[in-house]
Amino acid sequence: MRLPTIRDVARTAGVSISTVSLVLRQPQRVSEGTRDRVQEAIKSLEFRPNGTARDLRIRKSGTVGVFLRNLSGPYYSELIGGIEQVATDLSLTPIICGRSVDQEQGSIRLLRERRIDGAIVLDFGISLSELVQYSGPQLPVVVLNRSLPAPLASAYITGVRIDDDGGGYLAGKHLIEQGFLRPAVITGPIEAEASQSRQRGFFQAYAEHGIDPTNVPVIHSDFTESGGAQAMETLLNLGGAIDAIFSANDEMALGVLQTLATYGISVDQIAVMGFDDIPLARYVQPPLTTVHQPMSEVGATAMELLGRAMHGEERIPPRTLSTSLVVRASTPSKARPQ
Amino acid sequence: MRLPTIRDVARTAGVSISTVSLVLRQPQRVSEGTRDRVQEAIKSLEFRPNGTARDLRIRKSGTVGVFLRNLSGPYYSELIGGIEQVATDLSLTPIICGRSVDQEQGSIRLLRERRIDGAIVLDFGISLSELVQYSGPQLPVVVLNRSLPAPLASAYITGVRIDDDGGGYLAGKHLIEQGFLRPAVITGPIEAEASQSRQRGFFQAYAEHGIDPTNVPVIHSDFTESGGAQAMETLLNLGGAIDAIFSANDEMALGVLQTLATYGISVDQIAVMGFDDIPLARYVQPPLTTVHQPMSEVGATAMELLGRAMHGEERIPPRTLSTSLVVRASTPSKARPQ
DNA sequence: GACTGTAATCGAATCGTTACGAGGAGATGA
DNA sequence: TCATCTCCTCGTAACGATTCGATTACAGTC
Repeated sequence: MRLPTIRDVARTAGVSISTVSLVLRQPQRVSEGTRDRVQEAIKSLEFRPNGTARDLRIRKSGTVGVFLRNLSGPYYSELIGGIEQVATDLSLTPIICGRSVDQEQGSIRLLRERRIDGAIVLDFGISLSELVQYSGPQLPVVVLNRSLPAPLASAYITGVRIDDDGGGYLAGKHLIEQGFLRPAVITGPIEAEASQSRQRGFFQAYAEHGIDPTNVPVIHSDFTESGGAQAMETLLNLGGAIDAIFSANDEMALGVLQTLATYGISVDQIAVMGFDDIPLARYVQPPLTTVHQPMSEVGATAMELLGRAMHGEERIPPRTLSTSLVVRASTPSKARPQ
Repeated sequence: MRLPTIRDVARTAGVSISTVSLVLRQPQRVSEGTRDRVQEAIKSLEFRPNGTARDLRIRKSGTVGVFLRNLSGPYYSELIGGIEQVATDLSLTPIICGRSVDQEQGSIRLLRERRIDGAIVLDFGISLSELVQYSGPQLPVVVLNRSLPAPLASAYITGVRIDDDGGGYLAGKHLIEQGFLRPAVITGPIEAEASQSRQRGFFQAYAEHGIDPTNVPVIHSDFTESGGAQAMETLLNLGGAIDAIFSANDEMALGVLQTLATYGISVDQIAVMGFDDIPLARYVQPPLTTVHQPMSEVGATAMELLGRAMHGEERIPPRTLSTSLVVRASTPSKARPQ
């Protein structure tokens, strides 16, 4: 018992395969009588065209892949929302792929085997050289939150990122204005460029204010809540006199708040700043001051660039979107000026 | 300039197409010399097999679709985590599809056009009759959080759901034990079975305790935070003497807490319970008492059942997973007994 | 030396569509 | 009446892989 094919439809409608195909694609080009007969046959057989065969023939799938590191995390919801909105306008179906644990047969094979027409890649487990290899005129790629080498390695790769440097700078400036002059930094893994940039911008703000950033303690963590909590412990055990924490993302900042709470330290003693502005940031106690990333806009922009690339545009210049400061209660102004 | 095909590889290696294919699939069955030559040709041409062609021929894609209503919401992260874990073991690639705004060309076409080998469906915008139509031995479906008609409409559909009735009952019992005897309920849209069941279980607990649930005010809302806030306003304006709110999900409960806060009403006066145990529930002030759904387990179970169905097992009985109570600060015990 | 068995390789059909060029039937105009 | 033009419809060759039965080469056996 096989599913009916276009051939079966043709037979029961008493027409040729080509005519059925034409009814499927451009009904107005078929005479009314024939069209009705074919459509009836389609209905009675419950025929549904085989997408794979179609894809093979027209060398397109109408599908773009979105590659994320992990699908969890509030971080991605908005991003995907932005992508979906634009994708709908372009008549494209985005499919979200989680991390490829296994290089050989993880979701990355959708990319390698050209089962998709375009890709938006956030997962930084997929290297740029890999992407250069897989990308091409038939499969352009938009990379998120990565710096791209100045002369693009491939004419079919571009990127969208947020201004991490600028965001870090905003954070630094805010803490300085609030009177915190002895900050510490909790950053992400070394290979995460984003947190590097955030730290750089942060340091620049302090440097401009005449404070040498080389004395600022820096702990490398892993972007998770528990990682942040642990990093804060480490900082406390170090025993330096710090009055503020800049965490390279919100999740770690949550961990920091927890550790501070268990030690009975309030944000008047040690202020806390995050980065990302995840939904939770508004809800924790105290609400977290942070740097807002326009994730939805990032998604929409990425999809827009991808759409253009899929229409043949080459060497599209990368975009950088700017961040904004969101002041909440975790960075209260220091009462007595020094 | 076309991408190289298996034919090109065959030509440069001086062998037949079949041999190249054999090298690709079962290298050990090809003599060493030939194998080396072919592999070298593959490398030099940067040949990558076309997945679509392969799919067409072997009538499989190694891909399962996961259909969610919207990708946002903390709710789904864990679910997807559970699915991915099991999928990896089964050598399957899950792809996540957002809501199909447009029936004709949204992500649902992956289902209709059989571009996937199986589906896990949460999006309740996809009707059961549609699923019955699309499902089959080559494309089984697992439905999440829906009640299925007793004799399954299709041998290739099964389901995983949580015990909403039981969860509602747990909530009711807890509120009763804490001394809240005048509750109100904020529930979801009528078509959402889950919230109906939760309400039913909740009522049962009160009925067993001798309180007639028909007097309990019920407001239908939309599962969103703002919807919950508004529903709470409505309840307050109604002016009845209520001492507790049972919200059919956590997000609405957050809205309830907000409204109560703006009116200066504490949870000692009106207690609040949610349902789902989203990550945020732990962080709001006061932390929200709620009913925990084992989402990760739901995902893993769904994927497990789907895997079995894809191996040919028919009429797999649906599963129901149980919930558990998570007591936090939003339902303090009523000090003075009546 | 003829026969059998095995391993390596190949040719051709097939999966289910799309799309191009050609053919046939009427209609139109000279 | 014949040539020309439309409008429908059809046959057939792709698309790029897999797969099965056939063929060849060569070693081993009696």
